[in-house]
Amino acid sequence: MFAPARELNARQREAANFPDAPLRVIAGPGTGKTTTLTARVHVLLERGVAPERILLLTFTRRAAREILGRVRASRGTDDVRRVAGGTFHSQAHHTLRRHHDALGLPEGFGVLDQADAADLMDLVRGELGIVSRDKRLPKKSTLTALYSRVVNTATPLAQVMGEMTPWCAERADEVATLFGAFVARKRTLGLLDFDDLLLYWREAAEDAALGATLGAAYDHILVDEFQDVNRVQLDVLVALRRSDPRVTLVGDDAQAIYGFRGACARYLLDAHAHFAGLTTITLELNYRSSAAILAAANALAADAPEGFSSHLREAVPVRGARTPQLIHCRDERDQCETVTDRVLELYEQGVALQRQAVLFRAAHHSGELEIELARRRIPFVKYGGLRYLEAAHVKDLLAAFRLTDNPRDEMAWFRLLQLLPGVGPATARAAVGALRDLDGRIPATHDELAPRIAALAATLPDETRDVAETLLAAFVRHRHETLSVHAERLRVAISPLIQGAYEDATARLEDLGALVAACDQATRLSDVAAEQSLEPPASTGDLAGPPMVDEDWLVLSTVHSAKGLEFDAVHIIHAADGNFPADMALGSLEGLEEERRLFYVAITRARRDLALYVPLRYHHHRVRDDHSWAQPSRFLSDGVRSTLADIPVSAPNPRESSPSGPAAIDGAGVVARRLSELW
DNA sequence: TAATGGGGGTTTTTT
DNA sequence: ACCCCCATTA
Repeated sequence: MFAPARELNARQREAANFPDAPLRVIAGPGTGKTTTLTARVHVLLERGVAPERILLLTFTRRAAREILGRVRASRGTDDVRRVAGGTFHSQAHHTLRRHHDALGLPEGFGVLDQADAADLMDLVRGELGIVSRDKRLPKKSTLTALYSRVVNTATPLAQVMGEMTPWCAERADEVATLFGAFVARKRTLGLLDFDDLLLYWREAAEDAALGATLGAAYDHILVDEFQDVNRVQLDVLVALRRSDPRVTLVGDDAQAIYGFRGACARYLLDAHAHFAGLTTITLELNYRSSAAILAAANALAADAPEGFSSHLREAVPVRGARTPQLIHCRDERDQCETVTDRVLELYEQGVALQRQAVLFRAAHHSGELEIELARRRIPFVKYGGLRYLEAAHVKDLLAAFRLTDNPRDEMAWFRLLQLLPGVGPATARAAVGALRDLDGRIPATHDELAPRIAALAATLPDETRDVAETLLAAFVRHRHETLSVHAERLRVAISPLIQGAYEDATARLEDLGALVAACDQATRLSDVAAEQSLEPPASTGDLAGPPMVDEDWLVLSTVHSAKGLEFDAVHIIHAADGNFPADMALGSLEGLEEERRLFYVAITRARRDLALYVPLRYHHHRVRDDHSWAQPSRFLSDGVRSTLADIPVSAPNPRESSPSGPAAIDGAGVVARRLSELW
C-alpha cells in the first residue's frame, strides 16, 4: 500500500483510488496536490498499468521529477523511471522527433528558444525592409510575443495589437506580412519555435491515423497545473483522449497566472465540456500554512470579483507561527536593509536560509537586494528572469550542435560567424550566402556541403581563416566517434572564439564542459540543443552546478518561478502599486485579476512567517534626489490589512548608512526630515 | 564594414 | 534603465 509521509485524507484517497474515468481535482495551494497525484500514479502502477503507458504532464520538469521520485521512494523499484512525463513542450519535442517524417519535418530540426525566435523575427523584418516610421514597430521580443499570442489564442492580429501595442495597431498589415515571412523562413531553415512544437503536436494528435496511434500509447494521462494550459495544449489533450476516458486533470483556478501565454482557467472550470462524464473532487484542507496566513489568503480571495473555487482551511495547526506582517519602509534602500535584517533574524532563530524566500513580481525588482546581499556576504540563488543573458557562450556551443544536424540553420551560422573578430552582420550575411547552391538553398547533407563550406571560408578575413576552418571541420562527425567525443571536438574548436569574444572567458569555458557532459546519453546533438532550450538552467549560476552543496543559501525568485514551492518564511518585496500589481497589467480587468492571483500564489507559499514590504517612495535614478511617493498595493484592502500586523517605518539607523553608493546621496537626515513633513 | 555614441521610446511574468 | 535606431568614426 502506498505510504505517503502523511496519511491521505478522505478526499485525497478518493482521488488517488478513482476508477478509470475522467477525473478533475480542484486543489488549492498546500492541499496535497502533489501527494495526491503521486498516490494516484502509485495506485495505477499497483493496478498493473505498465509505467510507460502512463503520461504525466506537468508544468516543469522539476515537478515531474518530484512526483516520480516520491513514487519511486515508496515502491522502491526503478521501472517508475519509465513513466512518460515532462512539460507539454518537451513531450511535443519527443513526439516530433519520433514522427518527423509524417509531419514533413527534417530529421535534425532545430528548436529556437525565445531569444532565437526574436532574432529571426528581426532578421526577416530587416530583409522585408519594414522600418520604423513615426509609428514605431514593437521591438523584436514584443513582436514575437504578439505572434505567440495570436497563435496560442486564435485571436485576430488586429485585436491583439489593439491590446498589446496600441501605438502601432494601424500597422497590422505590415506585421501580418512579417509574420507570414517569419513562418516561411522557419520552414526553409528547418527550425521550430516553442509555439511550433505545440502546433505540430496538435497536427499530429488530430490526424486520424497518427493521432490514434499517439493516443493509444497511453492508458492514463495525468495533467498537473491544468489552469495554465492554453487552447493548443487543450486541443492536444482532447485529441489524445478522443476514444479513451482515462484522464486526470489537477489544477486550481485561483493560481492561474499564465494568461500572457494564452492560458485560460476556463479550460479547467469548463473541463466537463471537453471530457464527458467528468467527476470533480475538491481539496480544501491546507497542510502548509498557519491559520493566520490562510486568513490573509482568504481575505485576498474574497476581494476577487468572480471569487476563487477554493476556500482554504487549516488542516493541522502550524507551530510557532506569527501574524503576517505589513512592513512599511522609507524607500528601496530601507527595504533592502530591512529584508536582510529580518532574514538574518529568522536565521538566528533557526530558520535556514534555504527555508526562506524573497519573492517579487518582476525579475529586476531584486537588483538592489542582490547588491546588498553580496555586500553582507549572504549567499543566494535567484530563480526567474532572463537566464541566458549571461550565458551567450552556452548558446554559441548549442548553435554548433544544431548545425551538425541541420546545416540549413542560418540563425546558428550567423551566431557563430559573428564570434570571429572583424566579422559583423554584413560579412556573416555574405558568408552564409556563399553556402547556398545554385537553387539558393543550403545543402542538407555534409557531402554536398563540403565544397560550399570551402566557399564560405574564402569570404572570411584572412586572419580568421584558420580558426574558422577548424570550426567548420568539426561539424562533420567522424566515423566510430561517440556523440560525446564529437561534442568535445566542437567545444575545443569553438573555445578560441569564446576567448576572443568575451571578457570572462575562463568561467564560460568551464560551463561548456558541463554542456558536453550532457551529451552522454543523447542520440543527436540537436536533441541536446533542443532540450537545453526547453529546460534551461533554472537559476543564475546553475550552469556550473551547485558550487557549495553543503552550504545554505537564500532563495530569490519571481512569483512565477516560485509556483509549486513552499518556504517556512516568505518575504514579498515591492508590494507597491505599479510594481505589484505591475502597471503593465493594469490596462484590462483580466490583467488586474491575474495580478491578484499572482499575489495569492505569493502569499500561499509561506508556512509560518509572511512579511510584505512596502517602500514609501521610489528614487528616480535619472535625476539625483528626485523621487515619487508610492501607494501600497491595491491588493492590501481593508479586509486583507485586518489580517496583517502593521509595522511602521523604523527610525533611521545611522550604522547602516553605507559610505558609498546611492544611499550616500540620500543621507538618513534627509529621509527623516522628509518623513516628518509627511504627517 | 565594424564598432561606438547620442537621442528617443518602451518598460512583466515563461515554455 | 534598457533597447532600438541612426549617425559618425576608424
